[in-house]
Amino acid sequence: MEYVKSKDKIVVFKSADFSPKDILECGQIFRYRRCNNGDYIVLSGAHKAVIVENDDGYEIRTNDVDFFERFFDLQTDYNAIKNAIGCDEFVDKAIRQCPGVRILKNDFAEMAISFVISANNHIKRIQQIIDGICRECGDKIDDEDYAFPSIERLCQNDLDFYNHLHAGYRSKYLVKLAHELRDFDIHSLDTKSTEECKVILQKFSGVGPKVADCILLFGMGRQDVFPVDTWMEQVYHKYYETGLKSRNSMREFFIKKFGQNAGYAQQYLFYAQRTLKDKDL
DNA sequence: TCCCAGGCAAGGC
DNA sequence: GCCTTGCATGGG
Repeated sequence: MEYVKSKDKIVVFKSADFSPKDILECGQIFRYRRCNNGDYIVLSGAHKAVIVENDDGYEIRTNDVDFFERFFDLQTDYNAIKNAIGCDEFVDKAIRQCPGVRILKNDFAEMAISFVISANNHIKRIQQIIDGICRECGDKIDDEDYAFPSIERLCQNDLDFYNHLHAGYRSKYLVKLAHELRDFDIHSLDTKSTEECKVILQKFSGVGPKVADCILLFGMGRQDVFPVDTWMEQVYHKYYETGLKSRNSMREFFIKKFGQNAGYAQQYLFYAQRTLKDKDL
C-alpha cells in the first residue's frame, strides 16, 4: 500500500488494504462519524482527522500526520497478513467481505474505558456514553468535537456522573477504573508476554477476558489475542466446530489456528459476521 | 412486548 | 477450574 505524507495530510493511494468504512465501522473504535458528503471524521485522544475520498484514493487531513500514520497502521503489510491467515476458508471469505479492515493503534486508557462500557451493551449506546464523557469532561478540539478526557480529569467523576450518562451497572466500574489507570504504569508491561499482560489487565475493574483481549488488540498493539464475544461464538458454531462450550476454550482454539495473526483474523470474521448476520460467508 | 447487546463479578460446586 | 445468576439500559 502506498501513501505520501505532507504537512497537513496523508494521501493514501487506492488499495484493497485501506477502506475507511471497513476500518471505522468494524467495531474497534467508537469515536468516528460519517458525514452527509461521505467524509469520515475520526477521533483518538485529542487527535482529529477528516478522511476524504478522491479519484486516486483517500486523503487523511489532519495537523498530526505522524500520529495518524501510526494510528492507521500504514507501515504494516496487510497483504502478507491476509496471505498468512487466508489459508483458512472462512477467514478468506471474510477478508473478501471486508478487505479494507486495518487494526488501529488506539490509546490504551481510551480503549480500556471504552471496552468496559462495551460489555453487554449496544454499539450505538456505547458511542453515546463515550461521547457524553468527552463532551462533559474533554477539552474542546474545535467547534464540534472534544478530546477524550485525561485520566486525572476522569478521576474527579463520581457514580452520579456515569449514571446520568446511562452507563447503568458499569458506572461503578468506571469510577474505580479511572483511579486504577492513574496509578498504573503502562510501560511496566513492555517486557511482559501477552498472556502475562492479560492477567494483569483482568485485575482492573470491569475488565474480564474479552475486554482484556480488546485492550491488548486495539490499545496495546498485541495481535496474538482473539476476543470472543457473542458474535464470535456464533462464528465458531456456524463455521468451525460445535464441541467447545466456553469462550476461553474457543479463544485458545483460534489462537492455535492463527497464532501471531489471531487478532487480525478475529476482526475480519467479526465484521463479516456482524454485516452478514444470518447469511452465510 | 420481549429479546438482546463486542460481559463482568460473585458465588456455588 | 467451570457453570450459573444478577445486573442497567434502550435498540430493534
